[in-house]
Amino acid sequence: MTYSIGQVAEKTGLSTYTLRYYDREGLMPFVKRAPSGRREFTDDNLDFLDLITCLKDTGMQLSEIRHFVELAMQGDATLETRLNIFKQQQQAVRDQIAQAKRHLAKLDYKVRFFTAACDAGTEAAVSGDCELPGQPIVIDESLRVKKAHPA
Amino acid sequence: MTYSIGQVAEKTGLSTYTLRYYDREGLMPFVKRAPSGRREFTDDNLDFLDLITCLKDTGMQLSEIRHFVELAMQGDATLETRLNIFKQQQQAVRDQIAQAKRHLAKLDYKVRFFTAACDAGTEAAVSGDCELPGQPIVIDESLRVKKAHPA
DNA sequence: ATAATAGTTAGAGTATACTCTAACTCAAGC
DNA sequence: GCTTGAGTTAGAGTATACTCTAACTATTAT
Repeated sequence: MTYSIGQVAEKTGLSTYTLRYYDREGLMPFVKRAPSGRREFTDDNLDFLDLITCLKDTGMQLSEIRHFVELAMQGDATLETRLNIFKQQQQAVRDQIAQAKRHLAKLDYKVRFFTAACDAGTEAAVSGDCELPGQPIVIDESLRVKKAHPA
Repeated sequence: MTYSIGQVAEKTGLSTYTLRYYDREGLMPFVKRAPSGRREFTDDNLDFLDLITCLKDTGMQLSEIRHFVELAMQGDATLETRLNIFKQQQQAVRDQIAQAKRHLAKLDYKVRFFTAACDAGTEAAVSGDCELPGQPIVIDESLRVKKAHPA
């Protein structure tokens, strides 16, 4: 069973433009062609494309992915190199998650701060301009410009 | 106490080019100038720049950040809008973390798979072409091309 | 057989975010 | 006072990843 480029576009969410672009950039040398020249994607090809998408989404550049694909095409001689690439990317994603969590803590703080500010009607009444996410948020009632808890 | 653009570049890791570019793009209308025309960054400015960096690093485009900055310059009238922006971005980051974790699971599987393949000396000996991250990895000893555990 | 649909290529165009150059000005140290 | 280093602007150039157009061909449905 094989898939046309349009079917692959539907399955993956990538546009046919993008799929052809990836092919031109050497990211899919494994995709075979029908005698007419049309691409015929196999299930294995889709799995590999899924891996390519994983690498791209985790920040690897297309040029690096092409390099990885070239190594994969060379077979078992490049097993260690590919293992090391995966280890590197694994660490990169761990770092990305750690940073995203720090960013999330900051955003959590901002949501708490602006919730209080909306409640008070003004930023001026809310304590803690400071960016420490753990900071408790306090409203200075004397600066409130909006009736408290207008239930 | 104020900082020159060069000092801010050092502190933040952004280049002076980038800082001036951000200014031109309307991301820092709050930065005051000396009579000579030089930018003078305050500590508050640095805090705001840090927030801009947080939004940018979590995937917000410069055009959206400019919009946010414009709202911030308008004061308390835009409190709710800004709260909603933070809530949206908060959810976006949660989604990003969830996706990164799925990608990490796939990479973890790849590391296990290629560790086994390196051990066996060939991909062919390793079970599970499939991409299920939970899949146990097994080496078919009859296909091994490398002596087992050459301690 | 023919029309509609979906594929092909080469190459141009776009979006985003920088990154650098040129020409100039300002501030500080000798 | 003059050099050095760092700042200023406008505008050009670059990198990356698409995204689309044009001209053409192949497949499918009627």
